[in-house]
Amino acid sequence: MAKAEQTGPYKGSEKLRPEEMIYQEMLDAILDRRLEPGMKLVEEDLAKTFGVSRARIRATFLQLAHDKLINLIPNRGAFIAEPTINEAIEVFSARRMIEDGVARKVATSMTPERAKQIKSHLAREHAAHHDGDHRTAIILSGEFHLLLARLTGNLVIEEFLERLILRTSLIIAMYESPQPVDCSHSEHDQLLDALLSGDPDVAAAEMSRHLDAIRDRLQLQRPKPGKTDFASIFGRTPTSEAS
Amino acid sequence: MAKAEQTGPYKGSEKLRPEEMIYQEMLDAILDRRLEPGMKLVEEDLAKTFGVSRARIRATFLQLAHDKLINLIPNRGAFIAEPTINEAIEVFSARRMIEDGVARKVATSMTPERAKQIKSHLAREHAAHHDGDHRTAIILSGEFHLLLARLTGNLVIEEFLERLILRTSLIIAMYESPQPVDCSHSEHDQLLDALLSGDPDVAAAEMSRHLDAIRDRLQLQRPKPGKTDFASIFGRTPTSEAS
DNA sequence: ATTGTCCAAATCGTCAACAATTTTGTAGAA
DNA sequence: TTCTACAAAATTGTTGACGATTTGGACAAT
Repeated sequence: MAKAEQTGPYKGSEKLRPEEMIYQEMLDAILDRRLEPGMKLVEEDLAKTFGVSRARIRATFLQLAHDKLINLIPNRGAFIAEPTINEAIEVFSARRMIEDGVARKVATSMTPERAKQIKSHLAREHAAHHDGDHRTAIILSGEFHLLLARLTGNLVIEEFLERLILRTSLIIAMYESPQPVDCSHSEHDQLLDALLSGDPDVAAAEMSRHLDAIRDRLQLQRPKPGKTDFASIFGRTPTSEAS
Repeated sequence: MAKAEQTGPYKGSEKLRPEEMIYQEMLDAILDRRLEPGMKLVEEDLAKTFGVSRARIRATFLQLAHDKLINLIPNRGAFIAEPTINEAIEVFSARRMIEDGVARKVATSMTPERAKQIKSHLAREHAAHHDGDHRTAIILSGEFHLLLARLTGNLVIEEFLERLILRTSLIIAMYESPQPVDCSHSEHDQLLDALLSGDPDVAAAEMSRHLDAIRDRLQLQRPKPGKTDFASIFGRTPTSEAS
């Protein structure tokens, strides 16, 4: 996941700690859609799965909750987050706000080396799409945006965007339309053209269009009903108060 | 701290949990400069101070570390973060990227009600400055930016900016120039004018100028040495290799 | 058939004790 | 004196157990 290069949150430790590994594994599982919104995460099961103590899992939960990727409900446990429609809209809005800036910076600081990097990534996207490997295609699609963020050289932005992309993954899982028309790979091509033009306004406009397109392909009117999802039907949380 | 209105991360819980309270108290202490970069945070001391168990403190540390407000070093403990020069530059760059967008949105969605809100805040800033209450002035200065973010109605952006402002507080603590020329209150006035103009480009430009001004008032060449900060004094890390 | 109550199982929340590690202090030899 | 080695203290890391809460099912009443 191209994570080996950057320094972790624990200065002074060079080898990956199991704590970080579990966190990363769960992030990957969310991107992969192996963990779907609403799923219950039982502490002891995960502890046994990863061969660590419950306390470790608990610590991981705190991190994930901080990223709003899971919900921690007191005495009930941890559940993969189920972003509301409002939340989804805000995430896309936030992404546009940030990625417009990213596109601007990348467009104005383009080099042959960087163009090559982007093209190489797009090739992988096309390959996955051609092979019908839908899962890999989705992941690569997210990593495309992350790659652009990385090219700005701003780690703060990169990390924030990474979390937003993860939340986007959950949003798509919840609100994707029945027939997934995944045409984002061609949109990424257009985006590359815009970036190569060198015009920041063009690049930003194309980025906005792309993100809006993703959002508009979703069904942000009603959530796909989960198992027994009265909560979403009535638009209130299961333990909501009267009046 | 205007936190009562918004929902916490724990859906279904209405009363503030001690866990959240401790977290908030530490954030306030960081903004307040009562916790300075490099300070060691001993688990048991804090546990006794807040009257909770060590485990609770430990959980709080994880959250703070995730926000990069403290450093967790294995077997060594928790230390208030000491942002590097590079980190500082990236934080300001990220803030500009985001707050440009904020300024644009606020400028184009201005109402008399909102203008009144902003003016009311500026009045408090001026009052604090007039009273020589430097501590409150700094806090209000940060909250000004947070207020603008809140006016965009995007909670995602608001929360992210809140963390960046906290990091900015640490950055200022580390790199502020000896004679603190705090003229940001007048800059906020200019910012208000720009916002009231209704022109997004004018607003964004003014915001950029303001953030750059804050950054340029710092001494981002060398950090001011902290309490027991021999590393920065001698320009090498404590565990530096010879040769 | 539905509702309501109770009980058992599962799960989470908390704590205190113990182990591991680092830091500090001390003594002894060159 | 200066360095090294070793021991003591302080601090963090981990575990396991226990209490509290929720969940699910059985069962009786309507």
